[in-house]
Amino acid sequence: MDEKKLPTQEENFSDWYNQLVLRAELADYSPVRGCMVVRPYGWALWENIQKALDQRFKATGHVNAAFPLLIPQSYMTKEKEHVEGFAPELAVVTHGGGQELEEPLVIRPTSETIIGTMYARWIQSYRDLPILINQWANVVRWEMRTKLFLRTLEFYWQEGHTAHATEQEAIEETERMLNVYADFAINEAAVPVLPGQKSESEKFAGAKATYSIEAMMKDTKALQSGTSHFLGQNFANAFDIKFLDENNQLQYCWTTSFGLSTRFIGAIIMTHGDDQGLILPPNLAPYQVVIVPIYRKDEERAAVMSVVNKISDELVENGFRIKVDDRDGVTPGFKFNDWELKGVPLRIEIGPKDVEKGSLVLARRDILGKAGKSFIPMEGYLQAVGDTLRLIQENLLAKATAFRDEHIFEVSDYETFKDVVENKGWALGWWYDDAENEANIKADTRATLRVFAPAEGEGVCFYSGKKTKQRAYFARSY
RNA sequence: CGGGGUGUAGCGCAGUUGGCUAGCGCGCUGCGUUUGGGACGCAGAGGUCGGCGGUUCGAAUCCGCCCACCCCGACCA
Repeated sequence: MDEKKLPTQEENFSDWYNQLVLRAELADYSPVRGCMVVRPYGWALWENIQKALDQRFKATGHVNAAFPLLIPQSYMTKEKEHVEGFAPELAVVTHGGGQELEEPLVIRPTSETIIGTMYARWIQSYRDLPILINQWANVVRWEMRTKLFLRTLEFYWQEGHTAHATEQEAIEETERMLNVYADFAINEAAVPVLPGQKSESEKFAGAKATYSIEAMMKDTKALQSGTSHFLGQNFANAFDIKFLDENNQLQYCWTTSFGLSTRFIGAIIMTHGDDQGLILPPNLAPYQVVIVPIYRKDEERAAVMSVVNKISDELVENGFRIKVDDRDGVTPGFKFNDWELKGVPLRIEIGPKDVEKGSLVLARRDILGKAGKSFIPMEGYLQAVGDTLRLIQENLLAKATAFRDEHIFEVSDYETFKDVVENKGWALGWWYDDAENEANIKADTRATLRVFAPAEGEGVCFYSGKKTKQRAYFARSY
């Protein structure tokens, strides 16, 4: 047993994941079961995710606000499906200030109810619409089984909540935000997600329709990585969110909500990571470049560090996120492995030979060993760093997309389907929508309908043999 | 909630047929030599053995109860 090495993905994917999260210092277990501490390195990654998303939210007209953590219990019961869906996983506060509360308060599992209540107060006229608010928050859902980032009792996310005058507008918003998520996932995280609609049984409690982006992890399991809900008038009815239209008619609003959580960090880890550790997409990596100085004697150290300092200053000035690893007492070899574990996309090595020759070494995280190293002259290195980071970003997306496509199989009969979802990856096939059949398949194979797929024409359902116009992806999931 | 497992130094573990001063590896501190793919030597620091109770001359070790965490299944972002 070599303690320096991670378990390989091949021998134990779950163990690989758990150890990697801890050893890369993304997160740690908390004293409370099922909760996690997000460590600075993990939080820095989350902050970059936040920036990329927030920018997109602002660009689509949303504004940020903050709603309270505590929600009167009675609010949760106002929407029938919502309460049924969330009741089992609520944390409830019964005491405050040493006294039992008259009405227990639930810790928000999501904020439709409290925000709906406020919207009812704020919206009177069609002139108040649409209202497009997002909040960055933590929520609590009392889950049975937890796993760092993927499912914890408390997690961090953003939840967008919008209210519209017409059904059409709300549907457009739902689709718009699904596309925002897909764009973010693909272009920032290099996670090639498939966006689509969820089945009836997989949809959000209280929604008319739920859409999600589905990502394939390296063990071929699916991960729901972001969701967008069309809530119809369900919450408007339950919370009395009404407005007067142009014709002085009182109408209920149409609302939506959408969320993406720290779970997405899990998606990044399991989409790109390898046996050496994390591989972070340059667009989101806390450090895009790590500089490792190499020297033996004090004279060498001085010469090397003056070059290191110069280029680190220049890189910062040019907007790169960098780290100089000037730790004493650990060897360069150790540092290489350490930053590979942490997934820094690009490493610059500078030693006495480089100083002498006026060159430096670039080492790509996505191509290990000698193959990923290049020796480049000092002049023009800024260009090379930028270019290489772009190449890495592209390569990560290309590799992940190829992996995903290699593990999706078209199926037309149930035997093949079972073989695919149990041994090979995702199944794609014609599907006659039927909740009972869906449940049977789940009981039989543990695979669930991830999302409906684009479909043209008509085909025969792989399970029921019925004619259908719908196609769907099925897979085992997290 | 069902099944399985584990609690001994920061981490990973040994010790568990009761026995004397509780040990090993990694990590940590100091000094020196090292440094282009996970360095080495010397000297150190660090423990209510998960908790409570019981048996005993004596408990990490035996018994009882409790607690916590991890893994696998039913629910979920």
